[in-house]
Amino acid sequence: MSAATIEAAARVLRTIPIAAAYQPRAAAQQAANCTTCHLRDLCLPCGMNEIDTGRLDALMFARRRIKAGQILYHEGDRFAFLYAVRSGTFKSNLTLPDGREQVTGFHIAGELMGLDGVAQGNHASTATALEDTEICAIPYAQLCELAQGSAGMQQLVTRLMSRELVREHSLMLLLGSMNSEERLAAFLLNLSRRYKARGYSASEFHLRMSRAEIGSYLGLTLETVSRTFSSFQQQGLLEVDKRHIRILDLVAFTASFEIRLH
Amino acid sequence: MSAATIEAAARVLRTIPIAAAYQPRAAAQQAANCTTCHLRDLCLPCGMNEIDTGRLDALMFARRRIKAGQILYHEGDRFAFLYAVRSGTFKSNLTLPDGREQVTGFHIAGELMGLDGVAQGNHASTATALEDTEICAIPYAQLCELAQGSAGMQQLVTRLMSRELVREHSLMLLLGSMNSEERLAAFLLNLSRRYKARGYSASEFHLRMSRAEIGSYLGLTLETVSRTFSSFQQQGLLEVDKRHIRILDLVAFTASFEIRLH
DNA sequence: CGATTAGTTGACTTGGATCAAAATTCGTGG
DNA sequence: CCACGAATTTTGATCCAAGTCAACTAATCG
Repeated sequence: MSAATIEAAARVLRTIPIAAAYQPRAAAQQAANCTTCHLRDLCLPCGMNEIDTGRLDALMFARRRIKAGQILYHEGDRFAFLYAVRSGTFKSNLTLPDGREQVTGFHIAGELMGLDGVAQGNHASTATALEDTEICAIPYAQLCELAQGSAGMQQLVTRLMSRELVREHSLMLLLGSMNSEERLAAFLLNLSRRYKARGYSASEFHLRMSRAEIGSYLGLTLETVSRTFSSFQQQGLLEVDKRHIRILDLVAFTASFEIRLH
Repeated sequence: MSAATIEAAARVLRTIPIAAAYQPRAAAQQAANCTTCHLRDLCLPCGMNEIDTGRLDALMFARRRIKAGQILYHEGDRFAFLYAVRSGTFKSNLTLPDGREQVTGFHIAGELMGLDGVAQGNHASTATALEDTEICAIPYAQLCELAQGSAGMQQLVTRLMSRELVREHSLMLLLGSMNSEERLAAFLLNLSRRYKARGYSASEFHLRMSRAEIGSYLGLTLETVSRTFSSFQQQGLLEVDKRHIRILDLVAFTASFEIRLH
């Protein structure tokens, strides 16, 4: 098969209507397998026994590639799937009637998206890929059926949601009572911890989001984010080269912002 | 029985250790009954069929009175119960290491508290009564057992959590991208809607929380809250008498802040 | 290689914070 | 039931952190 043929095939795959891509037949071609997934200890099956994880495999989650800038689901879309990030980064955001946007979260490999859709049966936020990504689509109804048979499985979604609640609480604390330096530091330290848990460097990483997106998430303007980065650099805390960040002394940086916090 | 005797008995009841108050024996004395509760369409059994609601009754939720200023649970306390507010008002809050507080929510009759404890098995926030209150203590483990037998019941907690997620999203939007007038207006309109759903006036109500607590919740200082109330009054939008609030033209007030929003 | 987008930096403005003081309400013990 | 001290609320004066506006640079891409 020539390179041109592969390219053409890829193009066809990309243009499959969403509904079709979720059909068992299409899914079977590249179904996700939790048991062998390198993210299994971070993702949905985290803390689950082998039997339950095997049951998840039986659901044959469809895998899908979402290219940079594309939208996985819109606020208001019918909710039917939870999405697990396999690779890449997403943002979630809300829109006010007048057009103002608020980024409510960033999601990296092993994290779940879409839990806010359970309440009303419609997605409550919009999810956009910030780079080329791959996701698993988890059919929520089938997940609930599985939960009927297993107490461990049943607690799973509940616990994931509660974790999300705790995460949002801390973001409220950030938005409600921290200054700009604290906000940016908290953001970087949070990312650092998540990268570390995935085996990446905790002190050096590449941001996948723009200054404007960071600003929206932190309740700041993009100019303030940029200035705060510069200030951290001048204070000798960070090395900033565009979106490439290096925390010079992670221990000191953490300590400084965990204890001080004003 | 003399008044003094009653008073003495009440004092004894108040000093029963928490663990004892949760014993089935103690609970039986004043067990809650969802089927006949006037809050059943707002609270836990909302949307549930009669059979499932009956199953809830079988759990015999203990009822407890919490006096103004007392704490129902502390951040870090072992999580074992969800709490439904029967009457009165609670606040939830987080504390930063340096003592700064952030109020994360207010809870009135029919609302659930404690969902953020599911994630770690410990409460992630502190719940304090803002007036004399009454709650139902819902044993979480038993609720999960019930859920094993009923799909509807199983979805219940999940949906309640998701609703909470949506609520927190909108609070993030508020904290991240609204000015002080919009924040206070959004707060009042939200309270108004919740009172209305409970059969109270949507345009006239009594605030149970201080200016400082409102400020913490909205990410403002108490002085700014006070000034914004005064400003709304001067603009002819509200009548404010201490904690008693009257929205003069609810339709106009709603429209003005739903459309404008800046 | 222009044209668009992202990021930085500077100058200036401002909304809400801070500090301070007075007015009002509340709680408690005598 | 009253009085006194503590807590809450309002209002004014001042300040400053972050927003706004603007100019410029650097990277990205048809």
